[in-house]
Order: sequence, then C-alpha cells, then structure tokens
Amino acid sequence: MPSNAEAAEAFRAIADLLDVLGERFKPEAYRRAARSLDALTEELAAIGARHELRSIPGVGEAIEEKLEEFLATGQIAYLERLRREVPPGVAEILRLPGLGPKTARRFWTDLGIEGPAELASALDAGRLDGVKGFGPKKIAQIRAALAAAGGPPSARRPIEAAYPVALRLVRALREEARADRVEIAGSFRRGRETVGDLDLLVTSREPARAFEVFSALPEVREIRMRGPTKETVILADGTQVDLRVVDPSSFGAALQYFTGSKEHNVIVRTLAREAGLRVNEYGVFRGETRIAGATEEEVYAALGLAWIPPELREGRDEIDRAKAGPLPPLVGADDLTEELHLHLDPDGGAAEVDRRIDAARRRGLRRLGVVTEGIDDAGRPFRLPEPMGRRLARGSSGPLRIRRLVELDAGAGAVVPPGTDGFLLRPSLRAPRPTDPVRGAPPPEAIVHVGSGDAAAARAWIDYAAAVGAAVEVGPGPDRIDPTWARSARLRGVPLLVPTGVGDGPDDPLGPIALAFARRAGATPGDVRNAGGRPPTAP
DNA sequence: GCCGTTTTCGGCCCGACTGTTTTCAGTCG
Repeated sequence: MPSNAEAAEAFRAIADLLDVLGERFKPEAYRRAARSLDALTEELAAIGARHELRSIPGVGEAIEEKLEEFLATGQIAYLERLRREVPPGVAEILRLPGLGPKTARRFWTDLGIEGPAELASALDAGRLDGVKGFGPKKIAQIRAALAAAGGPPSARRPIEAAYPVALRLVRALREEARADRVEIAGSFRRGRETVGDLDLLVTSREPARAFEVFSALPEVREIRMRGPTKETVILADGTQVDLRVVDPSSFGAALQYFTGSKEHNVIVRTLAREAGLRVNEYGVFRGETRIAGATEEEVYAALGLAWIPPELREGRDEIDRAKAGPLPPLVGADDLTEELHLHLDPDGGAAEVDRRIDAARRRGLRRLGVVTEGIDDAGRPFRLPEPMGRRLARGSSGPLRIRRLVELDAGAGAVVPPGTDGFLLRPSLRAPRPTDPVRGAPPPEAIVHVGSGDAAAARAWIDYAAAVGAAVEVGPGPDRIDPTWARSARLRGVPLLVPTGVGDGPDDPLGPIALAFARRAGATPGDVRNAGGRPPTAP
C-alpha cells in the first residue's frame, strides 16, 4: 500500500514536469495537494476507503481520481505519460539552484539540451555564449550549480540537529551584532520535525552591522545573495540561512509572514481580501493606510482573529477556530511541574545528583522522577550506584519530591521491585507485544521509547496506553513519538509525557523540542501527564 | 487543477534579489 509520502512525491514529480511543459497553474495545484498529503494525520488508504479523498484541501475531481489509481495500482498513468514526454534529465536541470522551469524548457526546446551532462558539454563548447539572457555571470552561476550538483543534496534535517546551530546564530546576532530583537521564523518556529532552511528575523538600528557580523561568522561557507534588507548564506554543513532586517513597526507582520506555513498564510490573506484589507510582510493595510504590523497579536486582531500559536499554523482548521475566539492555551514550559523520565549519569556521583536537583528546584518542579533501576537509555540493565541513590533519597525538601522510578522491558516478564514509586514501560527490545504483562504491577505511568518509525508498533502501543491509562512520551529522536502520533494519541484520550530536559545543557534540544512537539499535537496542560494532567487509572 | 458571502467562470500572494537588461524576466521563498 503506497504511503502518503510516496503519493506526495508522485504529485511533486507531476508538478515539476508540468512546469517544464509551461503549464501556468496546474503545477501549483499539484504541489498544494502534495503538501496537504504531507500534513495528513491519517493514512491515505484509510481516507480512500471511506471515499473522503475530496475532503483533503487541494484535492478535487482530477486529483481524487489519480489518488484512487495510485492506491489501487501504485502508479499514476498521467505521471508515466509525462515522464515519456519529457526527458528525465530536463527535470534534473530544474533542480539546479538558480535554474527554473523557463530556463530548463529553453535549454531543451531551443538548444536540444536534455540533461545536466549535455548542459556541461554545451557550456564547454561555448554554445551558450551570446545567447540572449546568458551573460558571463549567469554562465558562471550555471557552472557552479553543475559542480555542486555532485555533492550532497541539501535535504531537510531533523529539527534537533538544527537546534544548536540556530541558537549559536541567534546568540551571535544578539551579542556581537547588537540586534534588538532576534527571532527564528519558518518551520523551526512551528516546531516541525524537520527543517529545510533557517529564517532569521532581526530589528536593528545598525542593519549594516548585522549583515557584516552575520557574513563573517565562522559557520558561514558562502554568501549566496545580499541586498539592503535580506541576505542568504550557506553554512559549512550545507544549511541555508536567510537573514532579514525589518523595521520594528513591521516586526509582527514580518514574523507572521515568514513563520508560515504557506497554507496558513494563503488562508490569512484570503480572509483579509474578503474584508477589503491587504496583508504582506510589512503589515495589514486598508488602502494605503497601515492598520497593524508591530506585533503578531495586532496583525491577527486586525483580521478579526485571536492570536494563533505558531505550532498550529498549518492551514487546517486553526483559522476557523481563531475566528470564534481565543484558542485553548497550549501546554507551556511553566506548566510542566514534573519530570517523569530522568536518567542520571551513573559515573556522575553526588555532583550529578545535586546538579539535577538544583536545576529542578530552580525550575520550580514539584516532582523529579529519576530512573533508579531497570534499563538505561542504551538498553542495558541498569541500577543507580548506591551512594547516588542515598543522596537522591535525601533530596526531597521544600516543594520538591524525589521519586524513584523503574524502567522495564515489556517482554522480559519483569517484576516491579518494592520500594520504587512508579514504573515506566518500554517496548521489548526483541518483539514488541503490547499485551506482554508485567507481573504484579499497577499500570505503568508512561510508555517510553516508542518511536514513530514503525507505524504498526506505534499504533499498538497507543492502543495499549489507552487501555491501561498510561501516558506516551513525545519528543525528538527515534525513541519518542512525533507530533503526528502525539496528536493521534491525544485524540484517543492518551496523556502525553513531555520530557523537561531539566539540568541539560543550554544547547540541548530535548526539552524545548519535546515541548514544541506536544504543542504541535494541540496539547493543553490537561493533556499532559507531567503538567498536572490526569493520573494513571486502572483499565 | 482547485475553488467559491466575488460559486460553475475567472481568478490563482507578492516582494526581494539577480542578471541582463535600457524597463524587465526569472527564480526564490
């Protein structure tokens, strides 16, 4: 059965080919459908089985037919036909940076160039010299693009990988460039699991200085373009970063605009047009008069909308909900009053215990759950060294209570040892079987180490959690569930466990990203086990 | 190809930047 991602990929291929053929609006229609498929929280096949494909935004009569064909046969005849019509190399030229559909089409139809290799030899033979529209700089740009094409493609990376880089850039702009405000917009701000490029937005009384400092950062490998308000650079690891300097009076509008998503912004602008207004990155305008722009709140308010958290701006139903009034507040960092899954470094001794307890106090946590035995994060049997355990036992004081937790393998027939305050269950390292019992145990507080990669296992564990009243841990990495699964769990009434990252280093992405994922799943404090959400109950 | 308090036709976001131009086309986000 083809996956949602495979269907989206097929539609993007159709869009590229239609681009080359010079179609005006169809390519965007297919891309829009592809983005909708990526955003689905359900498998396409299930929607198809209910005959509800047309309910997907951007799917009309023609695309519905193609989806049904794809689900039934794994192929789309229309795509196969387009592929026969356009030489495969022409689509490859389209993917070179700086070369778009118009240019790829000209190469193909006017010059008979059907792929990157032919383009390279045409350049060497001087066949582009003197051709209208191809000056020396353009030709150099094409050569550079061809040379870079052999290298690694700049794919989207997991957000947790981009996190430390993004923080470094923000710090440099604040401290060295003395920018007044610095925000990361784009999919990073929306808490997407993967980010393509980074969009940085700053206000500064010295814009030139901001660009100077930014260009000179050691991470910057190449300056791709630079104008008076915008600069694009490529970092050493291939990440593209856009820096924009905006006026404080339009900072909110710019932040709204560059946070996206694209689908969200299209709906926002359509709404504005219906109200006789115009929205761009400088503000909300009635005629030539700007009526909002300094903050996001006033931009949304000018359109009759409550402010919408970035994590929800995906063009689903968030705008309809914001018309009706303020959205229920999503879980925030201050709502997390407990940590339920902390592993200490067993070699850290008393200092490690004290450091984590101090951090928990400073953060105002009421309960700190430390795994004292069971299985460590690498999957090995684990028991906290006795001196650390004793020090931990003396840690409860004031409003902070220390809890001793045990982490068990579901398949091991494990027994919950006496003297512990609760337990966490993780899928068996061998064969995940959600029905595997843990002898003599109350329901686990949470299921941890459930990844999103194996859909069948994730679904089975969410079912199990629903049956016994356990929470499921959300967060980055292959051992936690992603926002899509977290949303599905939440809608089934399964509470989420959100790691706090208490005591982690300042660049450690675990806490902030886990929180963003929970928010992306639409979780309010009541949906989160360690934010005072409902406690475990027997089945 | 999709969509509709501008619904069955006629729109479809729009501004920044680059390169090659002498006023603009193409690409990108």
